[in-house]
This record gives sequence, structure tokens and C-alpha cells, in this order.
Amino acid sequence: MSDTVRVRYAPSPTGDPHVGNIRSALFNWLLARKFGGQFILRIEDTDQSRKIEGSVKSITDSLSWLGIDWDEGPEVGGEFGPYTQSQRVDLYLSAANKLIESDNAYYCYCPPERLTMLRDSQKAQNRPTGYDGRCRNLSSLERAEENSSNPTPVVRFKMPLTGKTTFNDVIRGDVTWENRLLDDFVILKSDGYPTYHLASVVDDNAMEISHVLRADEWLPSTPRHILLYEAFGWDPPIFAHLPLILGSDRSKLSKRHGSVSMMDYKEQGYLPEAMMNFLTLLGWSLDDKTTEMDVETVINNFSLERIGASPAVFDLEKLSWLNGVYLRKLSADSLAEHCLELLDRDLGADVSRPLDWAYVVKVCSVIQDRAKTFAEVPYLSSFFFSGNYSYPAILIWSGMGDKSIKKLIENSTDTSEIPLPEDWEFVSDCLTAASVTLSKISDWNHDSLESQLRNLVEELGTSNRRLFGAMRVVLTGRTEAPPLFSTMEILGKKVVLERLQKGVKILDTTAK
RNA sequence: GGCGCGUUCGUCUAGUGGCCUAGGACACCGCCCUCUCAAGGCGGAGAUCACGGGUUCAAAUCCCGUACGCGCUACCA
Repeated sequence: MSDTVRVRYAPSPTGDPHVGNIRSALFNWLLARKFGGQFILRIEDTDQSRKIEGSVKSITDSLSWLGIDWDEGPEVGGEFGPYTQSQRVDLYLSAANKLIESDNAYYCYCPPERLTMLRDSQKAQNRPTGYDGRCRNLSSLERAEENSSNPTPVVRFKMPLTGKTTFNDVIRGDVTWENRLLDDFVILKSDGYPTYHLASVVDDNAMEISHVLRADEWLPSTPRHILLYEAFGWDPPIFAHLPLILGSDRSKLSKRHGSVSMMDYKEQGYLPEAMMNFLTLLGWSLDDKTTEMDVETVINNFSLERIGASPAVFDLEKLSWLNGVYLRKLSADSLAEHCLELLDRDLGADVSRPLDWAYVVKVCSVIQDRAKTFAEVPYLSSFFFSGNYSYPAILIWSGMGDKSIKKLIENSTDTSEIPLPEDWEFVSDCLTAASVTLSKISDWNHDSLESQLRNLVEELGTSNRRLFGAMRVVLTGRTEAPPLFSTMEILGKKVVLERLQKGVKILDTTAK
């Protein structure tokens, strides 16, 4: 198989590509790369009404972001082009004519209204829907007559009335349909454009596609394609229908399930490596215990045999976790690079721009273990950039580990109604003492801050938890933040002393 | 309604007749680490392998049926 693999990803330009769609692209690409074949990008724009401007760019951007490249297609060309179906209409037209000549297809003059009525009455009678073949056996005289009232007929494929159609799906094995249950489907529309069925078959043949890997939703129309190949006298490619990707309610993943377009994930701060890894696992597995894999590993081990048959739910939580795994592998520098734009966008207006690069790198190094996506970084690090935050004095006790107060805060709408505990004066004194101790420190770094403050805990007769916890709230406005000494080192002496003094003031004014 | 596909922990999955008293990962719970939150380490709970029949010395794995879910049922792709 190694030198004959030619696969394609054939999206229609109807908007931003969907996660499931890109997963199909990925599996095709993986197969091509594994076996040294070609991966072809073909734009299926045969539905003029659904075309959306900018879609092709969105498609190529999504692929490129993930690191998926194509050997033939828009931008790169290739000897089987053009790779946009609207530029190949003459091919489909002559293919349709060939089928008419060989009595495998015919003109159908039925107006859409008749088709709708037909379908409605079939539904009303609980009968299977489908074209009834009215124009299937028109004489040339009748055709001429129909043509004068409807000069733009469609072309329908003449389905065999008997027999069965079977094909072997790599993932599902033999699948069989009764021909009499299949109707005469349209292959050429009245606007002269082909339907998907004709266009994909003609192109897959012309482009010498060896394997068609597409979503499971295409399985029911595969017998049509097989029959088309037969009518043309062509050899069909190998088919593999990939399991659907579902939303949490187990229906086909769609907009109602949240973000489904690939670029949304880029914007939400996910890494392409993580997305690639995650998508790979949706329907494929390396073995019984590997979940973290780089692209090379996936390519080297990829095989159709290990693709599962059952649909998979898109689990955002697992994606987030996996993204965290990749995010933690980044250097502080590259993490900073990824976050700079987001920080610039999301940080408050009081933060002066441009952001200081070295400072951002330091902040990122301490945020890294706490972020699952880049998008979370501005929030997680905002207090490093601005002291313009507020907190109720009572939050200090929550920071010191007082669970009952923590609960009170959670359950109250107005925290100013919660009275400060009796030891407020001592806490205030502790903060002042810390401020005095720190003001004497000349070598402002993590280790000396740590040793000085640990000594202070002893002197004050309090605990690490309480002193450090109180300081954390005052220095960050939060009870959850990166480790205190690193935070202080990054913040710098001046800012730390200012915030401590402000904290004492907040405490004292609240208490009086 | 018709046709098709699917069915192993909540989720992603391993499993291709004996290695399965069903393995891994996410999520969950507990412990450790610890100045908080994470990260990390360790451990736990969680699947009568949808159900019912066969075949076989032996079935999650093969066969048949049933149920449920999903997909398709356009001059969309």
C-alpha cells in the first residue's frame, strides 16, 4: 500500500470548519504521512447558495494551525487540478452525459413543488420517501414536450430496481443495501452544478484517490457512489467511515454544544499540539495505555485497523487537561510569547503599555502550573500588573485558613456585614511587622524573603499559614495565588511595601 | 415510517476465544508534599463488558434475536 496512498479532505466552504470535519482531515493526513502518500485538499463548492466568503481561508488556516499540510490543492497546486469543484463543472457535465448515453441516467423535469408534495404525501402515509421515477422512462416525444415548459431539467441516476449493493468498509466490514429501496437521486442540478455524489465520484476517480476516509454520516449514501463507479466502469476506492463526534448529549456535535469551530479553540488559548493529540484519540488509539503522543509517534503508529467504530463524545475537560500537559512543557519564554497578545488585550486600562517583556516572562513562569489554557493567564496574573484590586478586610481571615469565615463569605451578599474577628488588631500588627522586616531587606529575592519571614513567624508566635495567608490576600487580593515568596520577588520591594501598608489601612478602617 | 451503523467504568479507550477476579487516561474521592491554589506522587471508588438465546471444554471477544442510541432519508455537503 505504501506508494499508492492518495487521500483527500474535501470540505465545502460553508463557514468555519467544524471539529469533526477537521478530525476527518487529520485521519486522512495521518494515513498519507504514515504511508508516504499524498494528502489532497479539494474544495467542494457545488452548492452556490451555501457558499460563505472567507471559508476557504478559514479551512486552510485551521489545517495550518494544527500543522496539517497538503501536497495538492489550493495554494500549492498539483497535476490533478484545479482543486476547486466550481472550476471543474465541464467534467461533471460530460460525466453526466456519459451516464445518459449509457442509459444509467435521465433528465427529470419534475418541479420542486411536485417533489415536495410527493415527499409530504409519502410521509403522511408513513411510506419511505424518495423519487417515484416519473421521468425515468419518458419517450423522446414526451421529453421534448416537458422540455418546452422546463428547459432546465435535473439529471437523475437510474437506480437498478432489483439486486443488492455491497461494499466493504475498512472499519465496519461488509455493508449491504437492497437496490429497490434506493431512489433515483439527482446527480446534476438544474443550475448545471453537480451534486456531491457525482462530483466526489468523478473527482476521486480523476484524482486517483485510493482511500476515502469520511464521517459515518456518509455511510448511507455510499451505495449510490458504488453504483456510480459501476456505471462509469471505474474501480471504487477503499472506503472507511469514521465514527461521529458527539456532544455531551450524544447527538452529533453541533453549535448548540458550544464551540465547534477549530479556530475558536485557537482563540480560547489551546495549543495545536494538544488539540492534535486530543483529536487523534477520538476514534483511534495507540495501545492500551498511551494518551500523550507527539505527531511523529502518531504518524509512525497510525493504522486504519486501530480506528474504532463507535461514536465518541467530545470531552472538553479532557482537552483542557491535555492542553495543560502541553502548556507545562513550554519554556517560560515561549509561554510568554503565547500570552503576550492576550495579556495586552485583557489586562485593565490602568496597566501601562507596552508590557515589559522580562516581567511578563517572570510572571508566566509562576503561572504556568496553574493555567490550562492561555486565555486564563490574564486573570490568573492580573495582580502582578495592577494593584488596582479590592478585597473586603474579612477576606484576610479566609486567606489565613478560617473555614467558618470562608463559608460566611461564600454565603453572604454583603461581606461588610460580617464582623471582623477579635484578633483583628493582632493581624494588623503582624502585617505592620512584616512591612518593617521587609523594608530592611536589601537582597530582595525568594530565599532571603523566605528566611526573614519564617523568622518573623517565630517572633510573632503565629503560624506560616496565618501570616503568609494574610499577606497573600493583601498582596494579591485573593486567597489563591502562586507561592508567596516568588510572588513577592516578582512584585518587587516597593510594590510589596505599598500593598502591605494599604492592607493595614483597609483593616484598621474596617475595624473602627 | 424506511434504511444503515453502533452498544466495555460518567467520558475517551485497551481487549481480535483461555494472559480478564476486564487494563490505562480524564473527571471524582482520600492521603502525601505544602504558605493558599495548582502541579507532582501514592491510593480508592467506579463497567454483572446493553439484554436474551445459542456455538465451544472455555466468550467482552463468534452466531442469532431483542432493546436502546445515533446517523441518513434535499436540485446540502
